[in-house]
Amino acid sequence: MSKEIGITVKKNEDFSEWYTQVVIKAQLTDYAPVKGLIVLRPYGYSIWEFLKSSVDQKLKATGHENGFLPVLIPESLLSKETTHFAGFTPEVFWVTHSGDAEIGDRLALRPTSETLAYSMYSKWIKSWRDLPLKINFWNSALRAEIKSTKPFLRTSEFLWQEGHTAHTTPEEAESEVMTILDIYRKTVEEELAIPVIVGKKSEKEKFVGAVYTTTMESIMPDGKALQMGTSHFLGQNFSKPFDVKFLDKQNIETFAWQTSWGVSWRLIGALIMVHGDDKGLVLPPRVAPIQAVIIPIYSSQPDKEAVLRKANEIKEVLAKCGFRIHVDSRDEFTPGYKFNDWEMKGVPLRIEIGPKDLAKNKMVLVRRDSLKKSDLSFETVEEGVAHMFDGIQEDLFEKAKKLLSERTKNVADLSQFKKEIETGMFLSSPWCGDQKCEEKIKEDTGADIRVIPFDVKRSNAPCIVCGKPSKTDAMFARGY
RNA sequence: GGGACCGUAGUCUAGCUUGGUCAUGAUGCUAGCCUGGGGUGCUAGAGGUCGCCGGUUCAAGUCCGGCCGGUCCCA
Repeated sequence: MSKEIGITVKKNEDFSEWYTQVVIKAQLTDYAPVKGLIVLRPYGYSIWEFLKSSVDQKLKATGHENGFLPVLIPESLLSKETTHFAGFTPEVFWVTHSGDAEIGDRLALRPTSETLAYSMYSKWIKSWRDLPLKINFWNSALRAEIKSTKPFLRTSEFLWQEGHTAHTTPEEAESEVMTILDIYRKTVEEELAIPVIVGKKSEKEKFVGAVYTTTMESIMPDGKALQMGTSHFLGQNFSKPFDVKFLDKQNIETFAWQTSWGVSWRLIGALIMVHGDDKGLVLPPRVAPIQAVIIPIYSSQPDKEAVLRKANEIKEVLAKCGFRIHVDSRDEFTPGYKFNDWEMKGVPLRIEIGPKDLAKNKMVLVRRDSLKKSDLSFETVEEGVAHMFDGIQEDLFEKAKKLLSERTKNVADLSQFKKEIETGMFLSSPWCGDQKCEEKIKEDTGADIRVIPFDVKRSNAPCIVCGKPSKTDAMFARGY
């Protein structure tokens, strides 16, 4: 019938349009009245909550606490660290009035909170005994996106967490940077089933104001790289202008060593792009708001009663195991309609129960990822479904790993590089370390250095641009 | 940063070139029936400042300008 309610384009034919349709039609989000802003609908927010709780638990387990920072930052504070300010100022929203009265020191809607947090930290930190200070903030950040906005990937306001820590030594701070990156990697790989490459950003691509930035990157099915999360070593770059200092054990006044780090709802965008298919969203069981939907099938009234009773009974059994189960007992839709509807929403597992099944004492399971059908006896529901979820989670991860490895290639020759980058590849190439070569590549091909992997395999070939001896191999790609 | 396109009930859409009973159709929604293992069928009903503001005109969904919002492509 009407195709308009489903996804009308194929993922590999019109990727952008496909993405836009999926986020809207699966009811994750909708456009707000102001350009570049989106509304999270309950289904989308629910996914964010799973992500949030996964990260939050890991942060708390490693000694972090949550706090809250206000959204307004006075310009005088924001501009204290000059390179940082210069980096962010083009996309800052300013509050200039309260009522009709003009505000003297205009207020920024936070693009990120380093400056505000550290002005507070300087008050709170006096002694080495006050360190380490490790606070995380769940909030939103605002960065004006003038053009090409896209739900979850590029919006003028986004949900994220930003962590800010202060330490007595650089070693301790650098170890914190890695702890966080590892928490991020685990969350993305284990919950979202998306493999990432971890490493450092180049000088050009690092966070403005940081000493260095570590990152995790992944490749999307359209061949563009996506930055999935970053963890920065700030050194004393902020502690000096913001006067975050303490007396150490030798009674010497010392500036603190700092880190900051964040992941945003952009991860939801990655989730959609990596796992989705022509029918819509495909959610890994660990982050699916509804893990299995039970579709009762009946025609006669007695059948209906028996089937619904069984459906609810199965739901209860599974709910007791901690699974999130929904019985779709809507009477106004046919089973076929419901199948399509829940497939669009990416529910990992569908359970069909009808009169035929009751007679045989079993139910039909259909996996969202593979659409493969199988039978499951009522007696072994818990183990059967749990096993199914594990299988789906694992298969999605394996499939995504395959995508990443297919899209990754070592290239040492510039003309081959140019050819490969056109096909949407993630290329590992030798690089002399000079920013000029990095800029040249960007100019000629549109590709950035996305990440210099920690486990980089040196090709020892000459720099792909200038031909001088290379310092390292770096991963290049066009990015979001 | 450069370019192309779009905006008409919840959704998709006809009409715009050539201004004048043109607000079209479908889907969705509500009620009642029918049906139900892959987007079911019938009957009745509700639903519109044609994105906003201004201009041209006797007359604007239609022509012109500005604004707002959205999509895609390239850097």
